[in-house]
Parts: sequence; structure tokens; C-alpha cells
Amino acid sequence: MEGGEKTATSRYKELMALAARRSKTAPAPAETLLAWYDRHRRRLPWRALPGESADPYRVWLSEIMLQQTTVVAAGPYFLKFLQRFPDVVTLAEAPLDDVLRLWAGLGYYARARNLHACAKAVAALGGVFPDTEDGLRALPGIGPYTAAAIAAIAFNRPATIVDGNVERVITRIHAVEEELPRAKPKIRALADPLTPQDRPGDYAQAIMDLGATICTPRKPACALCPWNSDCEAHAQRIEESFPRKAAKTQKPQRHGAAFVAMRADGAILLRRRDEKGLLGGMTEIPGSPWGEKRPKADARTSAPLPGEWRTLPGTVTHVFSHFALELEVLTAQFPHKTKPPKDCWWSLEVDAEALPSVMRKVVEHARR
DNA sequence: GATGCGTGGAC
DNA sequence: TGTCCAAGCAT
Repeated sequence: MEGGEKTATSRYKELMALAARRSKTAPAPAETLLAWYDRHRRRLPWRALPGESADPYRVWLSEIMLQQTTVVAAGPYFLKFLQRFPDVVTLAEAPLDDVLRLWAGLGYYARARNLHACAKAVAALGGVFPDTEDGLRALPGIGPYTAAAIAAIAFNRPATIVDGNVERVITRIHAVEEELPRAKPKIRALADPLTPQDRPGDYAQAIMDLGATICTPRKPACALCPWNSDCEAHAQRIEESFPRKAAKTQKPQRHGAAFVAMRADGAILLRRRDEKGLLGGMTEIPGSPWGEKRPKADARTSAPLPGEWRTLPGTVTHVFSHFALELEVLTAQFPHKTKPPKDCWWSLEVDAEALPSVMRKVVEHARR
């Protein structure tokens, strides 16, 4: 049919024009980014050197630690874990408490519990990580992003990662007006076709490096960006306004009291928190429940031991992901023979315990 | 889809 | 000083 021929001809012309543009003026986007990556890639402890193959265990360990966490914060923890648990089977065979002690201070402690559960699952598979997104996705603590990252980086599979960096890069390039998280399907659709069949692992790391070092949340270095000529937000000089996000609501304030019981030999009374919820499975200084009002003068009725409790001047403040906390700190001295209450123990090496940051602040406050 | 879940650094 | 944020996941 005539109409069909016309359509085919115009399609052919479009394809030829596209090919001409690509070959004569601009390489495919992934090639441009990979060429930049080959010159500017970051050297990170968990990364293989150019030409070397990545160790799936190190890739997995680093990806879990890097969830919602900066490279600077995760770095020392990664090295500590690698030294103590050189492979996934060693990690699987360690007690959970050892893992939590080493993770203490890094935050989001469900990651540590899931890390241990995941290590056990992989150990049950012979110590070999699945090499597909679906296989990885089925493991504890591994979601869509992490599954794609491990598949791409450790196994060089053409999986498309979409993390905060990619969301920022993509929404800027296309000036995506839709707010997060509603924009996620659109971002995914825009990111998918960019993933190359050649060097997908390097491409995944390249686009994250681009987001982390060039396409930063504030003051992006657009002059140095390999994609600047394709970026709609840059063309309009409105880079920093992407990605669009709804304003955040204010964090509620909570209050409580913490009881630092000090034994004559310097030991401090500790207990273990419930496995679930905030700081799940971590160690804490015994305290009152946390509520909306300041503890009353008789807060000491909830002390773990009867004693001469005195309230210290000042308070400990700490900001969690979804509320702010102010703690009164009370201390009391106890004889060396004092027995710990149920579910508590005396500790002489507080530094080695699985104490989250907020509890380390409490100990520090009591010692001064 | 909205909510719960840490921490420390940058501005 | 307060705000935002940094390679998300589980429910």
C-alpha cells in the first residue's frame, strides 16, 4: 500500500539521520559517560582495579553499608568488616551480636540484622552469591537498587540501577517536573534505555560517580559534566531545582530519662533492646519509655535498680530519622557485689558493646 | 504508596 | 541553628 511505503521511507530517513548524528557528532550517551569514567573514576576500597573482576562479597557488603549512607561514613566500617569477616561464610558463622557490635554507630540497624541473615542464606547456597537480579532480590536486605547494583558491578549484567544519584541525574537531564516519589516510574523508563550492553558494570558505577562528584545536589559542576550538552536543566540554568520534592514535615520532639548505673569497679549497667523496631537488637542504657512530655521529678521510679539517683545537669539530645529526642541523665553508684536486674548486665568495656550513637552520648554525658 | 528506620557532615 | 542530605529496604 502506498501509505505503508511512505511510512517506511520516512522511518528509514529518520534512522539514517539518527545514525549520522551519532557517528559524526555525538557518540551514544553511555559511551560519553564511560569515556569520562575511564579518566575520573573514584578509587574506593570495595572497587576492583581497572581490568580486575569485582568480588561479589565486597560489592554486596559495600552496597548494604552505602544504603542512605555516605562513602566517608561507610569506608572505615567496610575495612573493619572485611578484616574481621573476610568472606561470606565467616560472616554467616559469626554470632549476630558480633555483627551488631561492629555495625554500632553506622545506623539503620535493620541493615546489620539483614546482612547477617543474608550471609546465612548465601552460605546455605554454598557461599556463592546469585548472579541475577531476581536471585539477588530474593535475599534479605537486597531490594531493587541493590540487586541491580550487584548484578551489574559484580557480574557485569546489563541491569539498570536507580538510586538517588540516578534520580538526580535523570530528572535534571530531562527536567522532570513530577515530584518524587511519584516520578519514580518515569525516571525508571528514562534510565532503562541508557544502560549499555557493553560494560554495564562500569556504566552503573560511572553514573553514580557522576551524581556524587559532578551532578551534586548543590552547586553541580556542570562545566565538567560529560552530559552537559544533553541536559535540559542545565540549558535553563535551573539544575538545583531537580529533583522536585515535596517539603518535609517537621520532626516531633520526644523526651525520656536514662539511668547510668555505675558499679564501684567502673562497670556500667546495660541491657538489650527488643529485636524489632528502633535500634532493634542493639544495646542500651536502661531508661524510661520515650514520650511527648518531659519526665517528671519522679521519673526515677522507673530506674533499673533502687539507689541514690541524682539528675545530672544538662541533657542529651539526638535526632533520629523521624523524631528528635531529649534525654535526662541520672546516675547512681553501686557496690561491686551488686547483682544485675533481669535482662541486664554489667559491662567493663562499653566501647566494645553494640551501643548506638545516642547511647554513647548518654555514657559520655554521665562520665563528665 | 506511606511510614518507620540512624548518623554525622555541609551549608 | 535548623535544614537537607547519602549508593534504600521492609512492611
